[in-house]
Amino acid sequence: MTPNATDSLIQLDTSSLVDKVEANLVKLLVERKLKVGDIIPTELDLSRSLGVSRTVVREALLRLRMMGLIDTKKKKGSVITSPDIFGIMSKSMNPHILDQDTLREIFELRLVLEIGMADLLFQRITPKDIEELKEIVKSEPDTAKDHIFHIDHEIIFHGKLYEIAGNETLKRFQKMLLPIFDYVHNSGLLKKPAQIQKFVSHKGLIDILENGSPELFRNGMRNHLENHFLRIFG
Amino acid sequence: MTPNATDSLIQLDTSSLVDKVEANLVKLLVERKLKVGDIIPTELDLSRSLGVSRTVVREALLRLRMMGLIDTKKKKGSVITSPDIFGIMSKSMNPHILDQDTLREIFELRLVLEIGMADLLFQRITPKDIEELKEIVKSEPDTAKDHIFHIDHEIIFHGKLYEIAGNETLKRFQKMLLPIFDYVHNSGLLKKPAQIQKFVSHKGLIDILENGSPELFRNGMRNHLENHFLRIFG
DNA sequence: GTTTAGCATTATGTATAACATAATGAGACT
DNA sequence: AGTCTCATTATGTTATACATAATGCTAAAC
Repeated sequence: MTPNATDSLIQLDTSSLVDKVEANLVKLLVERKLKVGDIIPTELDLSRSLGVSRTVVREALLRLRMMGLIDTKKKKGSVITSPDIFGIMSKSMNPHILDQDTLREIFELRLVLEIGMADLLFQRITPKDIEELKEIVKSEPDTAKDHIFHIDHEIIFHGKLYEIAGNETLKRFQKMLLPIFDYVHNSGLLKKPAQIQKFVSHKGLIDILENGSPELFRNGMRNHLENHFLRIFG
Repeated sequence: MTPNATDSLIQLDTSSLVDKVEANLVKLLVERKLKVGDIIPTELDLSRSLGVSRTVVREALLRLRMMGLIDTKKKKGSVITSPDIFGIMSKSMNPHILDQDTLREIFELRLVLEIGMADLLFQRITPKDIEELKEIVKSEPDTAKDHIFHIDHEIIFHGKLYEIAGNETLKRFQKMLLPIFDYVHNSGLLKKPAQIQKFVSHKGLIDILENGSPELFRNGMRNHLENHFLRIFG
């Protein structure tokens, strides 16, 4: 690179006041090691001690609230909460707003999760879970016969799997992804039409969970999802 | 259930004005099918046509901005943008703020992703990618010898894999998860100490990518990550 | 004629003041 | 002790004014 006239210019601070206050507040939370349930000063107090208007403080607090860092109640002020990282995200998870590429990618993401969580499943599944899964499939129609793709049963069955996996974050993530998945599934977004053949059934997956291994389950689930993969890869 | 006095009560609307305005704006975006780049009315216009104060409109717009739905520039007003669903999330992805359970779950989540993305990898990998992967491992120290866990090399290698997977959403997700993963890895959060043994090496994974199958890769990757799984399951 | 400097315009950013509203808790009353 | 009432308090909302920065027009300069 050749030196030029801009080399010695420093990056100047274009951040707004609200940005600074927001950063300040987050820093405050981290440094003071404030726990969940602790309350933070009132808007007016913050406004005074930071030397900015209440308007600015409010906007900064609003951001923290959207991040799920605080929960603000009337009169009581704002209290620290454990951030719900997906709660925020789910607000912008509107299929009508996301662009097509992102939609397709989210479709893929769900498939990735289902296959990858085998080890969590096997580590945490209980005999009671197996029984519940069997109950779920018992009420399913015979898909091998009528060849209809039942998204409802898919959701119930797979939702239970996420529950068994014992990872709340994963479960919430899934819960957010499913509507998108359904939307993409039903929209004309994927070129290939949906197949109606199921290679490994829900019953088959339960069998593996009961007697198999994570390794077997991954392959089983991959096979179970074959229809969806075909629509992506063709 | 026995009928009681609350049965006939309707759920009353506790949402704030800002909530309503926000919902209104989102609905506007969806119904009008506004594309990326379109501009929306000014704060004052919205304020007038919605019959609320500019403050309320501002707070609602701020929320949309945080969701990544709009980008607001001075003078020009707000323009629609394609929401970056993970960009928003990364703001609250501060290891110091997330509680321990969530941190551990995110740790798990990354492992799930790595194993589950095998099919995407095989579908989209090119000979050039293979070469680049080989270049990456070439500069790695011999982990079999000095038995040291090199998180830096892990990041480079696995980051490349996500790139190959050809899913931007997944890649961004991963990019957000990695610092958390690293943090959890180094913190005393996981009871079990880190092993320093690697069962399937990066070289081994490349071999599979070159000559194997998604099935083989899943198992290989699972084995490669054995150290981390051991720390979770023990 | 093109460029550039300057200025008016405009929409967002910030500040201030006032009032509305709802939750809280203290004190009075039974 | 219980509960009813009311003052208090902190957030929710409105209104207004000014600051600031981006935009585009206009006119001077070449």
